[in-house]
Amino acid sequence: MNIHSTMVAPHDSEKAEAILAAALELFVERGFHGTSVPSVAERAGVAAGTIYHYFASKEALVNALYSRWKGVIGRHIVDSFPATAPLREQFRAVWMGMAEFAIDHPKELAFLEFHHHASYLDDEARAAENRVFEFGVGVVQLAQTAQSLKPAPAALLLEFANGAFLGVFRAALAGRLPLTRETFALAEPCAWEAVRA
Amino acid sequence: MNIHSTMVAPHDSEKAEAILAAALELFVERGFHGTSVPSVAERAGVAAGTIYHYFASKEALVNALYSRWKGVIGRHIVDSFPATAPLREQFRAVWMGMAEFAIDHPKELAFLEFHHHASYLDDEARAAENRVFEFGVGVVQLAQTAQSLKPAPAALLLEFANGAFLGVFRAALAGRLPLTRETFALAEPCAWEAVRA
Amino acid sequence: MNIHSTMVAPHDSEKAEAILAAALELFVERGFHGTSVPSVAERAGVAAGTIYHYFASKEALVNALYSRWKGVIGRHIVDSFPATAPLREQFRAVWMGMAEFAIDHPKELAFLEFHHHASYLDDEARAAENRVFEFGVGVVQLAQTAQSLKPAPAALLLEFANGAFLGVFRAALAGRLPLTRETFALAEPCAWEAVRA
Amino acid sequence: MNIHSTMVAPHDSEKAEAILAAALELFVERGFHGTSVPSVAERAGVAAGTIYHYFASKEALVNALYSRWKGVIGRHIVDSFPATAPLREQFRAVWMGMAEFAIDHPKELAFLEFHHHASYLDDEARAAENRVFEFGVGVVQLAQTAQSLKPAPAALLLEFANGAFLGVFRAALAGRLPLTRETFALAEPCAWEAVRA
DNA sequence: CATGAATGAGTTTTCATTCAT
DNA sequence: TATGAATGAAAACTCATTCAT
Repeated sequence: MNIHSTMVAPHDSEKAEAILAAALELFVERGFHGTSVPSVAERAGVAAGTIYHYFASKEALVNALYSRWKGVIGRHIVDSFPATAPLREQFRAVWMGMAEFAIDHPKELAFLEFHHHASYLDDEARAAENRVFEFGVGVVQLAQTAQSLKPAPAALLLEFANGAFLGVFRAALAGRLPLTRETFALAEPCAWEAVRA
Repeated sequence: MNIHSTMVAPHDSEKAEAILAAALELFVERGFHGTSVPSVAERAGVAAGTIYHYFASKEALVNALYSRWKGVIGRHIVDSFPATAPLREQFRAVWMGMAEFAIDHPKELAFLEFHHHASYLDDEARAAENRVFEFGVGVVQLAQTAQSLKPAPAALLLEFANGAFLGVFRAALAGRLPLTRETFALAEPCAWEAVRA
Repeated sequence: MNIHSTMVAPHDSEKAEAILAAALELFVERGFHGTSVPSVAERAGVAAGTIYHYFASKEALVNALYSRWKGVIGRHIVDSFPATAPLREQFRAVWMGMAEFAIDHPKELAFLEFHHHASYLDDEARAAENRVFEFGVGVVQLAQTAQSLKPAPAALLLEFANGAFLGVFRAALAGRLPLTRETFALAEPCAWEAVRA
Repeated sequence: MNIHSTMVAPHDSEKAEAILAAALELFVERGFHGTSVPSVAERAGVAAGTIYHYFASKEALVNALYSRWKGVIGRHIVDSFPATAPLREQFRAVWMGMAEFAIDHPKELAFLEFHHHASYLDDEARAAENRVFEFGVGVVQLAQTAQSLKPAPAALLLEFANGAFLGVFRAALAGRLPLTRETFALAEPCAWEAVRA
């Protein structure tokens, strides 16, 4: 359940990591087009040209970030899924697993959400996206077969719950709710009641 | 309940309207920083300079759009709120009122969501934002006093339900769900169960 | 025979002409890759951005220059060709026509020669190139049929004479020969003896 | 007459030779300013930094190439000059000596021609240039004294013949003529007739 | 000797904005 | 009111050169 156990292998170079970290922050703060490469370089403490040693372009940089963190969160959820536990427990595990990630990596989660749909994402980044979604749909459909969840379309329940989670998360990011385990723990029963049969 | 009854007074000029419409589309497609003023001019069928007759700057343009549509959706919700109906009915009315807006004005709603937090929004735009939120908190707190809703923080319930709605909406925009009244009608009981006591 | 009678229609704008003139000079002085767009702007007396009003890119600029002047010189030669005169007279006319162009437009001719083979030339520019060459080959072959010229391959005679002309021209440009009508008039009988039967 | 007998002393290091060879090719293909140092390094199979162990700068590299090959071709012509043969034979020897060089070292000759006039050539490179020219002028003037050549300025005849040779060579490089001994042998009588009295 | 990461000035190009017409 | 040519600052990106290893 500890996010660090599912950490992606760090890039070989410290500079590359500094660039990735700086870019992540700035992309969240100002968006992709609103972030200049020199501003990333400055925050990373490297020269502008150095960024092009590690990333072919600004697009390559945002895609590297997206693929990396989508992979991390995806593995985190899948790994922490208690396959043999009862559905109620599974639901709580997934919800609180996401909560853990949100609390430990709020910028990373915000980044993933802001760039969800962006035209500059490449196929690999989109694939990472879809893998997580497919996993969710599978689980929901299984539970529906057992009549444990509402008989609405699986995608609807999934998007609903995911949206609810992100709604709470975004409010927490904006300071309208505390970004704590308790906040998500309070929201979890709401989510469960929303989808249960 | 008809969205057009709450339509904002149109700008005097047809050109200004064309500019606003073109800008809205492009801001949704490419974001604020990804949209150039000349591209707005081209889509609006006017010269680039003309935009500056109606709007002081690109920022003024995005703020005009934001304030206008945040006002429209806010008034739509408040106007269609059945103040004397039972809570269950009120909830449905608000949810389906938002659904109506989402279906009739998907680009406008997407625009509002994408620019929610943006640094280039001015105080007036942010105020429109807050007015809707305050209204919601008030209603929720009233209902909680009557023990009709879960005793969680009012903001939490509000953000949860709003997030769930937007989750469904975004999935519909992306084509993963049909953008229809039925989709939202199916999600509405989920949302109610999530927040009811 | 006056080069100005075959002048290409000038671009509508004075600025565009200033840009073309400045670019021509700099491309001759420093080559395509050695010439920066700001340096062209400075010599033309316009802002750097203005260049992109008239030309889509630096490549488009060099191609516009190439097509224009290749067309001018091609038309100049073809127009001044005395189709009914005896061959000896035709040869002199072509040679001295080129000499006239070289003297009146040394920079333009140097530009054309320097960029002859360049990878950044587009199809239109290359087509202008070939049209002149085809015309020459046709004339040579006709003369060979009449046994007035040496029986070597037509292309060989053409490239030989053209090379000789350019050799004299380049020496004149470099100051090793005077860039005058007399210089070319002295070289003309040499060229004729080289190719005559 | 064998070009290899007049080969310049090779640079001590194999790497330096690889760098020179790679640079020569790239300078011919893309020009000096169009060729990046990293691209030279890549084609030479060395690291970019290694180039700076052998050459102080990109300019030093192009000058080393120019001086080397201008020296080689100069010595080749002078060495193969049959000082006691009749003029007709001397002319043929020089022409076909150049032809031999052109066929054996087309890239090297093209390189020398493309960079003839370039601003980044240093004095030594220019001196090598002039030595060959002076030799030619001397020979021509001697022959003119004997009334064996036309009484035009010596430089004119020299530039004419050199230009003609290069015209044929460039056409051969571009594939418009075969790059063979026969091509140059066919052109030789033309050149002789051009300059003879 | 050799490497290649790192630099930062310089390149081409875009674009928000102004202003003469 | 409307235009679009013109601007120049800033963007993404390249590259000659240096230097620690």
